[in-house]
Amino acid sequence: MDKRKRILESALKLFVEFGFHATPTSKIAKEAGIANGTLFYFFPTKDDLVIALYLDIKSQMMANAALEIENKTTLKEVLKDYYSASLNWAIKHKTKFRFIEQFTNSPYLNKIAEEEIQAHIQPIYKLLKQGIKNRVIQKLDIDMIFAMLSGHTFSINQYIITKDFSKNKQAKVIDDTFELLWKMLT
Amino acid sequence: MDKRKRILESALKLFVEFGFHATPTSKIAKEAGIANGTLFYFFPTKDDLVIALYLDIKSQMMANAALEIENKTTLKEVLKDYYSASLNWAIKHKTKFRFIEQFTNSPYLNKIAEEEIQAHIQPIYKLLKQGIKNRVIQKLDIDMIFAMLSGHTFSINQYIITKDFSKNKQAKVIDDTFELLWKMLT
DNA sequence: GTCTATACACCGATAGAC
DNA sequence: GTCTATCGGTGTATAGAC
Repeated sequence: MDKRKRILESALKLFVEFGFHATPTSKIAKEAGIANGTLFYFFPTKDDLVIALYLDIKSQMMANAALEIENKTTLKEVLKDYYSASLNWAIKHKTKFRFIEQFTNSPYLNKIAEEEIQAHIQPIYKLLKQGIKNRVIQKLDIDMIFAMLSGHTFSINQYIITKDFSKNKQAKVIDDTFELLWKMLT
Repeated sequence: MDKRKRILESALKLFVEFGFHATPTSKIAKEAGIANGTLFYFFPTKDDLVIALYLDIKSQMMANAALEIENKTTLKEVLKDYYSASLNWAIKHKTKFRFIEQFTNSPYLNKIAEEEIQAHIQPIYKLLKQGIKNRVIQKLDIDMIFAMLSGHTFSINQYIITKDFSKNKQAKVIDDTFELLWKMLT
């Protein structure tokens, strides 16, 4: 039940394994256990499906990170929680992370409105700006700082995923790498 | 003349704009100014073309970075030259960089032998290992350090590309971000 | 809403002349 | 080596019954 959801789940799995175009809608329908035509009842075109999946996962990521920002005092604490939350989410939802990765580095990204992308990263921008103003983060171009933050997060995530660490070790790596990042930015 | 080269160039341009699968071989041939069948004389299948293009660009990247390693004294100097060389190459060859980006984050990557990938990154690994041994770089897992190095390089590159800086400003950003990276790793 | 059946466009790859 | 012509397979999307 909830066939829409089943379609999204099957599409996610197959897209990550074979890529967007190498995955026919017929296979997605089969994997979801529904008829071919039913897919087009929920998503008028294949592109609509791909984009809906992207927006769906992106909003899950945001919801996850937003929760963690509450009730923290220092900027370092807030940023660290944001960092851990992002990494832990990605570790827990590897396939979703891989999809975002693939989507972001494909021409599909151009089909998403710029504002849509901006909305997702705005909370961190605010945090960083505040940090610069309070002289705890280095006075550098905000986009540059953001680039370093996201680049770091992204690559550490890939590092953790490939290594298959224990939960404890994972937590330690997240701690250690955050300290390194913090050292660089302050 | 050299139709093989023309095919690779046209493929590069179209792949980056539309993606691998959304680019038919017929369009590549048309863009290259050759007949449809001629493409398959040089590349038996479309996959062969994609992979040949990847290997071609990768070897260009390696040749570029290798030149810069010679005749340097300290590790910091060597690493900085490697860093600058990589970034300057990517800035100069945006389309090629975008292709590598797209390819690396696609299921195509699985079609490349692991050794092939390893060969490309080995020189940096050697450098980093030496740095750890000599106690100039922090004693951390080498893969973790490599992840931070490449993640940093990658994201700073995207930052520079989106900004459209002057040559001078570009050089300054490269300098500054390397110092930050160095600060983090040592 | 969901299914089956199918239209029809398109693309990768081949055949064969030159 | 390079071209033209074309085939066979496949994939998106629709039509229409239930």
